[in-house]
Amino acid sequence: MAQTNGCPDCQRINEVLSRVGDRWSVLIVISLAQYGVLRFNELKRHLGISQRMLSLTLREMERDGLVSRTYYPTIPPKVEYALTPLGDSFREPVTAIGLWALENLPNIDSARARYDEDAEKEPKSA
Amino acid sequence: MAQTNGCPDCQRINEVLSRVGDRWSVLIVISLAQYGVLRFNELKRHLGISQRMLSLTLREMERDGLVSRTYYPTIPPKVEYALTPLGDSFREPVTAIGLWALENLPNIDSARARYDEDAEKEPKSA
DNA sequence: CTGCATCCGCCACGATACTG
DNA sequence: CAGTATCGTGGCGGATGCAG
Repeated sequence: MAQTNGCPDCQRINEVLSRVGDRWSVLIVISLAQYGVLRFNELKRHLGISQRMLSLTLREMERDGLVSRTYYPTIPPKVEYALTPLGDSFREPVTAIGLWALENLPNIDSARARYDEDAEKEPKSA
Repeated sequence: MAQTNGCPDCQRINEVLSRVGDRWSVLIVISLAQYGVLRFNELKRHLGISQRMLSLTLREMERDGLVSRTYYPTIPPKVEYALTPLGDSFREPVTAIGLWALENLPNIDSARARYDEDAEKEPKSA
């Protein structure tokens, strides 16, 4: 285990991140923010996520009060998911991350290419 | 793999998140943002992370151009890590998430408690 | 002190099949 | 369509040992 943790903030941030910081939660928030309301399979297709993870993630998010679940007991069942106010407030920082990600992917890629090239050229010598 | 992913944005965001979205990267960014420059063991102690993960994460982050590594070939070796401009730009959205997290942890907790209580009361009946 | 390599447990996640 | 249950695997992440 890891201890000697001298940074309580890190612990708490870590805690929250392990709750809502996973990639699927983030993508679900983004999707719902874009479309407002989505059905189970719409989300599934949109995100390219397995049913299992989608189901689990949605339940956790519902539990955490980030999304609302509306079940229509029709013959072909229909369930709609949407952001709650809390989820909507989460949308803002998440969007910031998303935008940063989209903007800086090229930077990361080029930094990587550079790093790899250098590493290849200088495996030893000066 | 599984997809039929109809959302290219999700793919790209996903991609970036799998690069810099892990918990250790985030915490390292936060730490470096706070202290400016930190040595290997300082980070290790501060975060409560194993050497292995710290080493791996730092190398990845250096590769991705998020942190800079300065090696002093003194007799007791000394290595300093700091944020690059790219890493620093990442700090902003990360901080936004961090703040939101700290503010809304109580909300999530209470939402959870409510959810769990309801689920306990209605495991079956109407 | 800084770091890499190895071994290994653990669980997160995906694939599949089944129910309502 | 929406979801659960089961199983198998990859890899995350910790512990240890070694090297410069």
